Amino acid sequence: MIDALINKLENYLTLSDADKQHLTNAVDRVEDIKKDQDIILVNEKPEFVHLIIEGWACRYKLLADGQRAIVAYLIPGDLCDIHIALLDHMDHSVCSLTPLKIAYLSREKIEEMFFNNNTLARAFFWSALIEESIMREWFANVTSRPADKRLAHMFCEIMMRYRAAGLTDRHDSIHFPLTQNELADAAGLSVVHTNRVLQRLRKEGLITYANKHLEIKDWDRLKTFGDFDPRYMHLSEAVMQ
Amino acid sequence: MIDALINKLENYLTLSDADKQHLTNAVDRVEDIKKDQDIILVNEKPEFVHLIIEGWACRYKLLADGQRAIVAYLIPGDLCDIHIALLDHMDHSVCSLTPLKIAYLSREKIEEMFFNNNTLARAFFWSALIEESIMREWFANVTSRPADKRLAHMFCEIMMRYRAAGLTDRHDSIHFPLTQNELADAAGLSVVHTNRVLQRLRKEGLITYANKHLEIKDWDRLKTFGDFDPRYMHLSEAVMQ
DNA sequence: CGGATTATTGACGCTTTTCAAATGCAGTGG
DNA sequence: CCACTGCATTTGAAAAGCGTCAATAATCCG
Repeated sequence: MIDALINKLENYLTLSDADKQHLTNAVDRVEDIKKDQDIILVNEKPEFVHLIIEGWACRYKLLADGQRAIVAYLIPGDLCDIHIALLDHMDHSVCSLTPLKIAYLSREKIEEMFFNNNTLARAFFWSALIEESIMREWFANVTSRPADKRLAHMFCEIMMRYRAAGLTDRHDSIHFPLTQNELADAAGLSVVHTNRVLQRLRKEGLITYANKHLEIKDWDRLKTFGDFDPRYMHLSEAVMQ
Repeated sequence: MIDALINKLENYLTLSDADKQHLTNAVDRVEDIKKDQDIILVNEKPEFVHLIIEGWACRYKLLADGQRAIVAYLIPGDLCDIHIALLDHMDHSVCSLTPLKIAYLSREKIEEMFFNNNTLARAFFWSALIEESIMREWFANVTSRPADKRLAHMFCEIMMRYRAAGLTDRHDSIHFPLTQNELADAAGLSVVHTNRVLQRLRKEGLITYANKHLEIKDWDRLKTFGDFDPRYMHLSEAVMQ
């Protein structure tokens, strides 16, 4: 059930059966969440740590003028809010982008693992550092690359993260349930422009993207075009090729 | 010597004298670095963890087209690369923006503290989470706000970070050694436009900024204008007001 | 089938970039 | 002290990229 999380962490280190059992034991329950529901709201301190088992979610911030900035996508294996093991409030919200299966992890058990199990402490810290690294790359991506390369880069990243979590073993075709609007809010673009750029990427033969399905027609060209170097994700060689 | 780091961490928790001593003992040596020198290069795994004692540095990424994206500013009290306690290579570089005093912390001692001292483990993790939170805010800032508000927001943040590290007790005037070019590379703007926007902010009576010195003429107005809400930095009430 | 999202298109305007040149300023050496 | 040099700031003009508005087509879902 928490396979995706384990797969992701094992990009970095090997977990013993006991470690995996500890993680599994931290699961209090699993719940189904509908699409477009807030799982965690900014300024809250949730009781449980949420782990995505199935579906997509996003971290987002609401700005003064009411617009939504999506600052991260969350896919199976991603923890929504380990932050609150230490911080006393969330600095952003998390919302489902599809129907979700979510595991509720006991905060106390997470803390206990963090302080009493060096391997898992490493794993949690690693996971936070990776998220930070991804944020840096997203930042560089939006500040420095034009819209077409920017989207290309985002597609490449998602593909790698799918592989890292063991959700696909290919790098050319995945379930991709985002609307163009949700893509635009993360890329810092308007929907209209996002739409036009997507059409260009399609016409160039780089991708197809329809019916909640993304297909990368030419991985190498897309990678080069989007200036994508997966090393910032610190994954295992096997995943990165 | 490591006061700024301690001040920063004590926004979050109280360190015992023993904790402070441990941190101090981790310092192998302090070195002077010239301006515009790379302290850590991407893909390296530095031997020591670097702590800024004096001066400014920046995290940056070099992109395919040769342009530099500054993804973070580092000021006294900031650790440049705890990452490498866990990760096997840097995903970005760090460069001095002014002459620097840098403390070299032993990686082994940091790791030992992380695994054997719950308070310091918390503190390091907290520090990483804050950096991540700041990255999220930077991301939302550049994707969602126009150039003038974007710069206003950045000024507000730096002011708060100065206060958090005990480098000033005011919120209206600091040493600010960045060139407009270095500001532009972080804001995702061209120098030309940065310059024009700065002139507008000056004309509006919000700031003055010359001779490596930033003065905020009207903190409340600047805050409102830049849509700045310091809660994402998770600092103590005293610092945030 | 009907209502509601989502995707697409066109026209227009504004923010920001780029290019190119000018001005100002600090440090250096004679 | 002044001329020279190199860097940082400022200015102008034109073009590009992207956003906004508004309307239409396509698709989804009950």
